Amino acid sequence: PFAANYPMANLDVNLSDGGQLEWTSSSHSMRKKRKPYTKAQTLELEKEFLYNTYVSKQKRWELAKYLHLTERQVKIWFQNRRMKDKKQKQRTSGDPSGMLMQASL
Amino acid sequence: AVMILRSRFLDARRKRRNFSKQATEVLNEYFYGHLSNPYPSEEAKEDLARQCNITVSQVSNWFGNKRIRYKKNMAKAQEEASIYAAKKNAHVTL
DNA sequence: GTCATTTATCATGC
DNA sequence: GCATGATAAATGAC
Repeated sequence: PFAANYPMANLDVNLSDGGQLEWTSSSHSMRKKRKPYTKAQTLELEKEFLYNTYVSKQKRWELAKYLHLTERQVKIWFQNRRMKDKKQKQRTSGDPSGMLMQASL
Repeated sequence: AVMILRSRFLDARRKRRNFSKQATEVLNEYFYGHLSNPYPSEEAKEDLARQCNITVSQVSNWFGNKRIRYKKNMAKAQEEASIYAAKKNAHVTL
């Protein structure tokens, strides 16, 4: 699944002046800037994640209100958190201590 | 619940080590060799990971960082592009 | 919902 | 002091 329909994917090479590169950028203008959450916010989200890796609509609303986040942000946080969990478990399974560092330097 | 607090200490994450020169070479050759579409398939990622002796996640991280930083600083990137382009052409010529 | 990304930020290497 | 690899928000395809 390597798609050519990602924003930065239409990156075109324009060899005019000894390798000038140009952008036929196609889309999005206003993407929300990434803003790190506070420790307090992350802590509460983590606590809730211990109970449920999936959050109900009701709980999502409560968390959003309490943490001054949007419901969308809460939803996405749990999605990303589940992905993080999965990645960590995959890594731990093949390497218990996490000390597999082969030096090929 | 306790482990969250020590997240800034023995956090298992960011223990960064630079890749080997050879690994970076392989990755750059692929990147500039596929500059029109620098999105390696899963198979290609596994292949690169094996060649570079790193994980596929690390390959994904490298390409993610490379793409964004490439377009953020094209001036310098062009030099690199020229280098690897020349390298590629040299191969074909021979 | 998952998941490959983009982007900014973080943490480290040198 | 920036370069570089990894992670944290945010988007979009499917």
